[in-house]
Amino acid sequence: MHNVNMKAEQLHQLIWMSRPLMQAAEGCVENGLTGTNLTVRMRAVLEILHKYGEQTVPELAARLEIQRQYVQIMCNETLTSGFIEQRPNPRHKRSPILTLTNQGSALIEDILSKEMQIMQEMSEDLSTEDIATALKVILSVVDGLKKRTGERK
Amino acid sequence: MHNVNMKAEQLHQLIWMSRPLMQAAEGCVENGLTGTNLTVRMRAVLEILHKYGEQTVPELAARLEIQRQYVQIMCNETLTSGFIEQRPNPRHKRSPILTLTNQGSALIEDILSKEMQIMQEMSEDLSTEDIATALKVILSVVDGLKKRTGERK
DNA sequence: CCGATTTTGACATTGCACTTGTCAAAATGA
DNA sequence: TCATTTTGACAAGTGCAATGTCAAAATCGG
Repeated sequence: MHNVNMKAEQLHQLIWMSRPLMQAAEGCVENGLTGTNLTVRMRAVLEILHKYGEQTVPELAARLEIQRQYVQIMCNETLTSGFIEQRPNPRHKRSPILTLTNQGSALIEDILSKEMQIMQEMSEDLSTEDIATALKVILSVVDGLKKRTGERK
Repeated sequence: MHNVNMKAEQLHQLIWMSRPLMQAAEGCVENGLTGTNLTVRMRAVLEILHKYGEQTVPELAARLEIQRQYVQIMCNETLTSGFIEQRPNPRHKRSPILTLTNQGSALIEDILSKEMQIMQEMSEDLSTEDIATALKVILSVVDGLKKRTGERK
């Protein structure tokens, strides 16, 4: 019983660290973005393109879970910066496939490798098991919270 | 070596779950706030007042790590709603101490207990140790990220 | 193949959650 | 006592979106 409350309270505390976590993460990432004319969100677009390969705006929007209209704006800006380019889409004439340019590819790889260096430094204090456990818990909590939104209470 | 990279990559993944986590958390909390005229941020003010006791606007701002001007606005709104009230501050004539009214106290206790119920449900899937580990990792990561912002890269 | 529905890009408007800047009164500290 | 800091109030601006609408194009059901 006491145990149950302790778990709940620690979970509560963990969940409310999400904002500081996010702010710290975005602040740190933003640091590595100075001089690139990229925002954190645009960097995320490049990362997805790098990780999952070329795709359309609506696909990107679905993966980022934000409105396609806003992703469209970000992508158009990134297009003018020359980090991504359009390729005709055989499956849809009006919706070109976006793909990284050589310049964009080099940029995102550079950004990611610098970020990974920081990750390695930070992971020195932590065990492999603890990191895996933390990730598992967070995934479970996000899932649980999403399921519990829109119903109950 | 391979181990090191795995750690770094899992940490990267964990960090980028912070946005979904926060959104899920705020969405869920917002659900429990319907009908109260409170925003998630105003709820946070009540929570701090409940947890740490009465204090001034600048103190609240410091704890929330947002600008005092915005906290002021939120508090003024919460004042008109009757959930908090001002008490003369012996240490500072211009800066009254904010304290929960009975109504505000009852409200935040009700909100927190409902949230705790959700926490308990979610914690059923997770062990006490895993939750504690996750919290420890997150605190360490927030700390590490903050330290690494503003320098390097 | 055809008509209805859906998808998509483009554009406009709006809202929220803040930040930044400024001022004057009051408080504090040297 | 006088310079500096703190505070509340107010004004303006910013970044990250959501929302709504339109027309062209694509897809789907029959």
